[in-house]
Amino acid sequence: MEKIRILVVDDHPMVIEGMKAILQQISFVEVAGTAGNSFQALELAETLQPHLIITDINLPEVSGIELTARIKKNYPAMKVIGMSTFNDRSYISQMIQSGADGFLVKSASREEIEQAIPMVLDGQLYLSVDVGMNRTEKKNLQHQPVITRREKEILALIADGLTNPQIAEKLFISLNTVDTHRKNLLAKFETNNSAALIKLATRAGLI
Amino acid sequence: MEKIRILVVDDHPMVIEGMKAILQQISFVEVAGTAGNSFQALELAETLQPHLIITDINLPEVSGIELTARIKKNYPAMKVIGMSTFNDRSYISQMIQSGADGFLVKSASREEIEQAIPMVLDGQLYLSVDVGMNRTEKKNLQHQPVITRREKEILALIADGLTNPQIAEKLFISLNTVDTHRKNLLAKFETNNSAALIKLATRAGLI
DNA sequence: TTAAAAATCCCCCGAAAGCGTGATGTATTC
DNA sequence: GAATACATCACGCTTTCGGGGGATTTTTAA
Repeated sequence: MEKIRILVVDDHPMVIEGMKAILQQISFVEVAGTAGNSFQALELAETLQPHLIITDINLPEVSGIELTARIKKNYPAMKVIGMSTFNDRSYISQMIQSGADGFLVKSASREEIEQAIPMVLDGQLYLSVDVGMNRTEKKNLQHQPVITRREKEILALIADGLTNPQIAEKLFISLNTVDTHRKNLLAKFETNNSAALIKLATRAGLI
Repeated sequence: MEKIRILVVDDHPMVIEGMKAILQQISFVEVAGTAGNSFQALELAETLQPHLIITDINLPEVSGIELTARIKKNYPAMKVIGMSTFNDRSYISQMIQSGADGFLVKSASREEIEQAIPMVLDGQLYLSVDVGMNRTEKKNLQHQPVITRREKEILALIADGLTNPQIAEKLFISLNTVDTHRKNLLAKFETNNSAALIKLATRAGLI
């Protein structure tokens, strides 16, 4: 069986080396290449066509979140696992929003990484054990709707207590448009009023 | 000037001893007594009438949160500082809800404790530096409204997306009553719609 | 036992939210 | 050049919310 080809992205050489060392201990994977920034990563993704990309979230200039979004747009089949020193929920949420398939803390063990890779390749969402979420929470993350920029903007204004007319005035758009966006938000979160919407969105780290 | 008399409450003897040792290094305070549980603490609060109580949050049987609430009810002038290993926001919020005047992580230094005591005695809210909140957040905590049990219950249902009629049915009470509670919540949080209410309440750790 | 706090209930009314359905312009991507 | 996703706008209709009152009954604490 073909080995899983992985591209590792991180701006710290030490992390790259560490990850390489760990991956080399896993029989069914192969480090296809490494990159120190998002531009390099995008190039290598093109030329190497790896099965999986493991990338730091905090990259200079173009963040790992942005990188993930671009990767997913260009190569939807390619899997992406985000990595960070902190298990910050909002980071995780943002990664999921961008289409990431998993999240690892940098302190993750070889065993954990070995477990994460097949899961992600299989289409499941992997979250580092350190993240400390129960299954329900993880499921919620998986079913977390992806919202557009405009929707996010309006979501924040709703959370601030603005009414539709007020939002319309503030954004120089029609009341009807605001209403449509609000409706789309309610539909995406499968709720039927703003109170529940704000609760879910807050929990998802979107506010 | 009279020394500040302090009652220390914790179920771990080691913590008691450690806190005592630290407090003894501070010139303007005096350890009036120590307690290993809430019952003992309440008795000593009565007999010793300390100016300040420093209590663990995680006490067996009756928690530090509950203890704080009772102390504040019986002796509103007595100050209470909560203590915990973790700087968990929801714990802090609950302590504030119960009327606590400050919060310390157990890893707090002598300097920090020395700073916290006069502040709290002065009527200010002290939060351990480790809590990592900016001033705005701390202010919000101070102005966090205290809500009743019933209000909290209804708040949760609103956050779940239930409408007033649905809540009324669920709790076997009149629609008007639910409406009144909702209005009181809106008034307490100084908002004018449920979306903002849920945002603030979530941020306050009430949901 | 008595006063205060919490929970309960009631009504009116206008504004906002929520639901359905459809349509157009415009980037961006394939 | 076609398809897709996004943002924009429209309208009618029903329900719910939010603001303004006021009132009574439990519970709880002093």
